[in-house]
Amino acid sequence: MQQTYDASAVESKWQKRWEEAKVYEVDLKKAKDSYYSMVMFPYPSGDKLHVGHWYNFGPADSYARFMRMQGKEVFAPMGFDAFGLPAENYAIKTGIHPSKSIAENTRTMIAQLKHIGCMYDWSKTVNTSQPEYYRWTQWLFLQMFKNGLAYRKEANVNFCSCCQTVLANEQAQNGLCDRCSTEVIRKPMTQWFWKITDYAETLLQNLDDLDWPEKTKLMQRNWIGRSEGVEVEFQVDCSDEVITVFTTRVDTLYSGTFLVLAPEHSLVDALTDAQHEAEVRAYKLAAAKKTDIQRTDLAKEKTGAFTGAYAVNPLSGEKMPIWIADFVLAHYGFGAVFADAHDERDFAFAKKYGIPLKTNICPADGGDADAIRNLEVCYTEDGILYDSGEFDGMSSADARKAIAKWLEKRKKGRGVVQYRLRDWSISRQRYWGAPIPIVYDPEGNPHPIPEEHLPWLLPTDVEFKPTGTAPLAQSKELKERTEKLFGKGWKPEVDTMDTFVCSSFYQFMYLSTEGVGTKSEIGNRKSDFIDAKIEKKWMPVDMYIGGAEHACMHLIYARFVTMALKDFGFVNCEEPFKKLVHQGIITNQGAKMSKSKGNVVSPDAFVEKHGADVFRMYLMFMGTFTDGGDWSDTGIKGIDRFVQRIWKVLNKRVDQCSPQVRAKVHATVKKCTEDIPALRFNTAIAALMELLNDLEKQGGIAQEGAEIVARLLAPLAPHLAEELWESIGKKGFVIDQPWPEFDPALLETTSVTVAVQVNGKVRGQIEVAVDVAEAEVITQAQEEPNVARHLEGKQVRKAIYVKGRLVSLVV
RNA sequence: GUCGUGGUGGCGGAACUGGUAGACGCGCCAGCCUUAGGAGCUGGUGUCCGCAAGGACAUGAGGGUUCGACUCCCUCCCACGACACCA
Repeated sequence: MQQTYDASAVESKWQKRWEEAKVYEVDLKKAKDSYYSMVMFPYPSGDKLHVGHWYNFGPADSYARFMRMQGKEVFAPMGFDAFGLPAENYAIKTGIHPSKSIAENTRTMIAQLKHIGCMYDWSKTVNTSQPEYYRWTQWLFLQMFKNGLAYRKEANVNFCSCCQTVLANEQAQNGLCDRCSTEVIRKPMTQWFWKITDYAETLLQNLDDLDWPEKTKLMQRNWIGRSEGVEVEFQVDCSDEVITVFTTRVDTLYSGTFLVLAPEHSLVDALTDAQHEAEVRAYKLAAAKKTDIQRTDLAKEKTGAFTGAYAVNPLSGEKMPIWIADFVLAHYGFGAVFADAHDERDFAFAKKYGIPLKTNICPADGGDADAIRNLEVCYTEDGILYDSGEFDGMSSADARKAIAKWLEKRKKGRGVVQYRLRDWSISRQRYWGAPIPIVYDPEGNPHPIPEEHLPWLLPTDVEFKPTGTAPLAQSKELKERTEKLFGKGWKPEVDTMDTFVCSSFYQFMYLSTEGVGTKSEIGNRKSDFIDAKIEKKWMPVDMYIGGAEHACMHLIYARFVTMALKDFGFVNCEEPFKKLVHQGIITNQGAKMSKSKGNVVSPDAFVEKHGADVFRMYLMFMGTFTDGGDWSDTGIKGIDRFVQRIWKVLNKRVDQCSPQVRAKVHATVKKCTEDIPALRFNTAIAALMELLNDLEKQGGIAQEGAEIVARLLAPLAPHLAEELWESIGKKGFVIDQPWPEFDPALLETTSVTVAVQVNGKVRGQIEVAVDVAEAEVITQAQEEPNVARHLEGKQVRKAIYVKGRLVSLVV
């Protein structure tokens, strides 16, 4: 045995042995007690693995290792979310092809990941940018298309007229292009959408049964944004046109005095009269220049323009002027609202433009009825109706039902449910993504590319310089390929898919893959999308750990795609992730680590100095896993010492542990057994440290105890535990050993220390047997010298005994 | 603005369904060992008073419920995070 523990030598030794013995490879077909553990796969960027990765992957691996020692056959795959913007921007800057930079980054990242010592099954890795993978991204598109869930429509994109390119929201912050600072405009483009809204209700309902953080569920509920209301039809005055509006407050319809349409509303041009044409056109143009961020800036004053047209209020029969304003969003509801004095926004807008207002609701207790009636204040709450014909005196809630019924009877409206959730725009006018498997006939009609032509390869003869058209449009090869296969005049779709599509089904790809991403031959994977038996056995994912930033986008898309695949008959599960946990964020001096701030902490130096086990354990020991924390390197020493000391003491044998130490060993087993599955790694490690202190006082540990402690360490410090297991003379891998069990009998004590309080203050402690009667304990408590002093000359009015804890005396 | 989360020693953080606040670690202090130590070992360490025994005060601030509150309730302050005109 060496005197000191040489982390770096030990770690490479065991990493090599694990790999040679294929310890972490899982036979997906044969496995019986399956446990599927996933982390959110990383993007292979040129920067090295950072602290955030370690903070996600290390603890997640400790959890997976614990599950394995519980007897589960744990499948823990790792892959790469390799398509996306950074590689493309890097290519624009350097001329290096994304496939080349991504391949290189992936290679270095795999090497780095292996140093963490996680139990990844590298035989089943995925890389979304490989044809073997994106063939299935394209297949998924075809299924969506076939089942009517993929359609085309015009939608706005952020566009920079200087760079001649479409921008992602993150590239267009505060309305300026992040490359050239030109003002970003909204440009309409025809794009592919997936009908996620068909699943809005299921996405919402299923949340109740998921073992997910309540916070995340709440965010998804808000994102889906279900609201019940009424769709009301307004006849345009002197015209056949009808404007449909959605409202949750149909009880205020009587006071509705004007309509507001989104500038993009399809009827705007038809409604606008000659007199207002110039103003409306100017307003529409101005609105188009604004990004959503600017349009939805609450601080900015509301603006609008009058069209000159009027509609009729179906309830009151009054004429309502029709306005346009950019605070009304084209993509929510019907892109139109009716406005009244019971809404702050409408109220302010009407006052600004001198539009008449009316009220019809006051608080149930009368409240400030006059001020409301005189339009001095804006009352937005529910209340009692007045000036509302047959609905007078009704409560808002009753009126909503009654008015809905009234409208329905006259075919002027109906009760409906609206969602905030919008269909998923999956088109990207970019190069580095999965090509959309669609071709257009000479008339411009879209046709799906037959499955036998998949993967529909991403062409390579493309310049990356932005030209205003989608990069794939420049490819001669793609054009020729299309004409050769489909005929003269046929054109390929030139958009690629959103990278969120790639990551929406990777939970299935890990299960249906042998080495995708490690082999580079195209189309070597001829099997079905997934083997039904394997899917049934492994899905849904038992534990999914990743950042909270994906609470809405990725985690909703993956749920939607899983639901759709179930309805198409390819999978059995409806939900992809049974249990979800978000790790906290590691900040540096209180700020999120980012390249631009220059405060990124690299793990490399620490790992080199102390080893992966120490670094992993330190991250876990820093605080609560789900809370994250602020980085500081001062405490890592403590974990380093812990590793050295535990190495020493576990290699020092005593014939027999004292009863106290034996009890402590078993108490530590209990604590770790409870804390690790609950992801409370910090307290599990603290318990092991307490035990270590006792062991050192004893001067060593008995063989039996050493075998227990080595196994307790296996999830937390995998390399150290293997080395210990070997050095105490055990065969095989410690990770293949069953998790130790504790003997509850050893944890029972015969006597306990009980605190004695007098008027709520601790005045002394007494030792009592566990099963002693209450009266006896109270008598003993009063006899304790210091307690007696405080009781002197006073009458005990009340005495409370909390078993095994304390006695509370009131005088 | 709305919603959410959280404020505990010099620092990171513990604390079961209300039951001895400060586990564990860092740092600091003293001692041992050493040619030396940014190594190791032993002990101490919330603040204040006291030689000590002991006592007073302490979980962002203020109030309340209780024999007893970091924990429950009310008001306020601060920090962080998410969403952002949703009709």
